[in-house]
Amino acid sequence: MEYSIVIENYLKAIFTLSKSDENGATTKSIGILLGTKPPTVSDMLKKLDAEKLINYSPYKSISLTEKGEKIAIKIIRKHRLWETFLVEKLDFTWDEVHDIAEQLEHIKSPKLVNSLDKFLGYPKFDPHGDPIPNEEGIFEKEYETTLDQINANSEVELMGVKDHSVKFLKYLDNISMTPGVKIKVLDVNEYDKSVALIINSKQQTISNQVCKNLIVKRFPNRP
Amino acid sequence: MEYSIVIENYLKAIFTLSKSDENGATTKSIGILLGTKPPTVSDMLKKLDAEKLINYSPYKSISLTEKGEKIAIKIIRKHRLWETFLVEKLDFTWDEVHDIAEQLEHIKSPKLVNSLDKFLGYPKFDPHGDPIPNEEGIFEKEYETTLDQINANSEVELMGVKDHSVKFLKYLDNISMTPGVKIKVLDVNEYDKSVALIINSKQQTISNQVCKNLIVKRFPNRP
DNA sequence: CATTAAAATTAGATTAACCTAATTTAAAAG
DNA sequence: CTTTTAAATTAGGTTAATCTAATTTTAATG
Repeated sequence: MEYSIVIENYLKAIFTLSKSDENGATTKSIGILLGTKPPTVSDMLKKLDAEKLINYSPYKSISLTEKGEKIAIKIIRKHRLWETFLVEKLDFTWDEVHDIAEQLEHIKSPKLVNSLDKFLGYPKFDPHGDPIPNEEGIFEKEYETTLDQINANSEVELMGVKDHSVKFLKYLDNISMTPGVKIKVLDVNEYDKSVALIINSKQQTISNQVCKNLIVKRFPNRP
Repeated sequence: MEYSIVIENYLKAIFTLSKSDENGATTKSIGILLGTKPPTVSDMLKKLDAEKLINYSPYKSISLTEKGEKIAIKIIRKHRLWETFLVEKLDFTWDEVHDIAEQLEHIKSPKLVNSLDKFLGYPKFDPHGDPIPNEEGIFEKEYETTLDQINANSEVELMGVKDHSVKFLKYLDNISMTPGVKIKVLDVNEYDKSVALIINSKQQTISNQVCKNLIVKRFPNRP
């Protein structure tokens, strides 16, 4: 079955919110993510339920069915592969690719996704450090270490981010926090958990909130 | 201004029909090309006229304004660049790419088109031999020689096709008529203008209708 | 446990893109 | 130059996705 771009976006939103938001997907949170009003979301939820894409009854919680999740993961796979393509092959920066990938993720052609995957060398992570599911929908690695979990006097490498907003990515660019950069953690403030660190021999301090959104790998052990 | 995918398709259809169809774009021909009924086309023509994308008044002829043509050419540029990408980089065959390019041509991002163009090495022709307009909308070469214009005892190289239907492309594949192949024209039948020729040391005869749809270059002078 | 506030849903309307059936116009044929 | 036919348009209706305003339900608070 082929679904509309709008339906695909709802499924992706519900998937994302179920994984990341503490309250899970709600009529309100879906609306905020997709830029639509609650009544619109309500209507669509009934439709998705009728298509057996979500488990839902009015005023109850929302979750994807297996069928719905499969589709959501396919969209995410396409999104992340296209982002990788844009950065690796067309020299885009990681804050430019999201909006374009939002469009490209809806291109329908099973052969295209897999050809692209092959062309890119079957990448496991996208430029933001998010894992790319394989053709069967399996995420090889799901959880990542974030910078707030790192102790003082360690060295890490920046692998990706959890907040993908342009605002955040621009801020990172400003402080030379770019993918792959080496970070030396000097000190963790006991009061507000802000972190003093060195990037490119320059010392800086960043807040705990920022640290929570930075996916890092302990250096130098690469997989 | 940003236009809907539907509007973009109408502009592309009108552009194509104005160039190729002897009657130019008509309500009927647009409908056939886009798979919509005449009343739908009529409605849309009024809308396109209101947006100053076409010159139109009821029952009169249809043509693109400069504004409309600019958009149509942008879509065609994207379509042909994506087709080139699919064939050159992802190893698609030329009969597989059209439907996917039909989707990709509507991706909105000025930077993406030009990055793709650069990545592909600024190609002048797509895999079907159609010219790719540059960023300014200029087609470097507009007209091509077709095989029906070639005399007996000449050698040519297949550059592209005028009929892009899957049926035709599959037929070509069957007779080893693939892009870049060398064709030796042996004889032109005076009665029905069918052509006897050799491809890969194998002799075959093809009809005049087929010849008219084969874009060739006199061999061996490459540009 | 009654009340209130927040969230979700229902009701009713709008827009873009489509349709069929009926009508009008232009072009072709006599 | 009238008649016929084909093409195009108008009229009226449908569907998907959206909205605002009103209502209902759940959850939180006193």
